[in-house]
Amino acid sequence: MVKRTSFEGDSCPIARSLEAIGDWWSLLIIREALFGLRRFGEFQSKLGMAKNILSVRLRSLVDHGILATAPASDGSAYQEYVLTAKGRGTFPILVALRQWSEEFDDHPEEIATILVDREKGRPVKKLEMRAEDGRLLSPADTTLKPRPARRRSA
Amino acid sequence: MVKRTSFEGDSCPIARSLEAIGDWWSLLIIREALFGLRRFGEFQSKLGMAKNILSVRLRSLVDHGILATAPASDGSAYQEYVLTAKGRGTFPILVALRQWSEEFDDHPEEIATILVDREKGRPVKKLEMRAEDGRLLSPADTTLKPRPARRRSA
DNA sequence: GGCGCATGGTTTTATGATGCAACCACACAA
DNA sequence: TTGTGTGGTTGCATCATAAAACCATGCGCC
Repeated sequence: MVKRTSFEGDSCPIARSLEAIGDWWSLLIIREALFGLRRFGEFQSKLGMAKNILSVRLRSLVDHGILATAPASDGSAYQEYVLTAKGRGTFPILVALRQWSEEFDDHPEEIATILVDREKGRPVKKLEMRAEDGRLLSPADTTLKPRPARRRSA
Repeated sequence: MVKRTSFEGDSCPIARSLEAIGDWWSLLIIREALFGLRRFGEFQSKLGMAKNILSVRLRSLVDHGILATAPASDGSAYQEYVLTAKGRGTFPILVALRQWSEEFDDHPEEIATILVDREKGRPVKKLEMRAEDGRLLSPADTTLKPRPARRRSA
C-alpha cells in the first residue's frame, strides 16, 4: 500500500491496538511467546515465516514494548525475546480470537487444540462482558462516552 | 507480499480468526458496524479509507459470513451491510483490544472514548478468564489440549 | 426530459510491504 | 582453519494496498 495508513494518531483505542499488533504476524508471534518460545530460531521454525519478516516484526514488537530482549540465558551469546507485562496483557485478545473461531468457524473440525484450565483439564469459560456490578452485558447494553479529563490522581 | 501467506488451512483457531478479520481494516469496519453503520458511504466517510479497499473488505467480510447484504431499508436501491451473528460475536475481541489499549497504551491521554454500561454509565469490567467452576485464570494456569475427536452428538 | 449532483461502487496506476533465497557475521568445535 | 549452526541482513520479484480517476444509477429540479 502506499503507506499502510498508520493509525498511530487515532483516538480510538481499538485502532491504537491494531497499530501495534494488528499486522499479519504479530499476534502469532505473541501467541508463541506466551507459549514459551524465546529464540529467533524457535519462532522462525515454529511459524515457518521468512526470517527477514520475523526480524522486522520482532524489532517492532520490542519498539512497542511488547517484547524485550534479554541478553542470553543458556550461555549462547545471542539474545532472547521475552514478553513484557504489556505483552502478557494481550492474552485476553488471543483468547477472544480463539473463542470466536471455536464458536463460529465454518470448519471447526479443523481446529486442533482447545484451551483448558491446567488444573482441571476443562475448557475455559467463554469471555463475557460484565458491568461493574456484575450484570452480563451485550453489545447493545454498552455505549461510548468521551473520556473524562483525567485529573492527575497520582 | 508474495501472497500474504494465508492461514486458511492452519489448525490454530487464532490463525483462523486472523485469516478472516486480521487484516488492516476489517476490525475497524466491524467496529463501526457494531456502532450501527450500514451504508457504504457511512463507512467510507467515517473511516476515511479508500473506496476500493472498502469495497474489497466488505466483500471479504460478506464472504466470511461476518456481514450480510440487506436489500435496502430506506428505499434507495442500494444495499446495506449488516452484521450477522458471527459478526456480532467479534464483540469480545474488540473489547479486549480496547481494554489492552486502555491499560497499556503509552499515551492514554490520546484515547478519546471509554466503553460504558449504558444503564449506569460506568465503565465495563475488564474481561477476565475463568475456569468452568469460576476460578480466575492467568495465562500460566491454562494449557492447550488436542481437540477431542468430537463424536457427532447431533 | 436534459442537467447537475449524490451515492455506490470499479478501474487504473504507483508504491511499498511481503516473501524467498542468497548472503553475511559471529560463536563454537574439530 | 575450516566447518557448522544460529541469528540475522540484503537483493529482488510479486502482490496487496492506497489514491484518484472513472463509471453507473437514482433523484431533484428547471
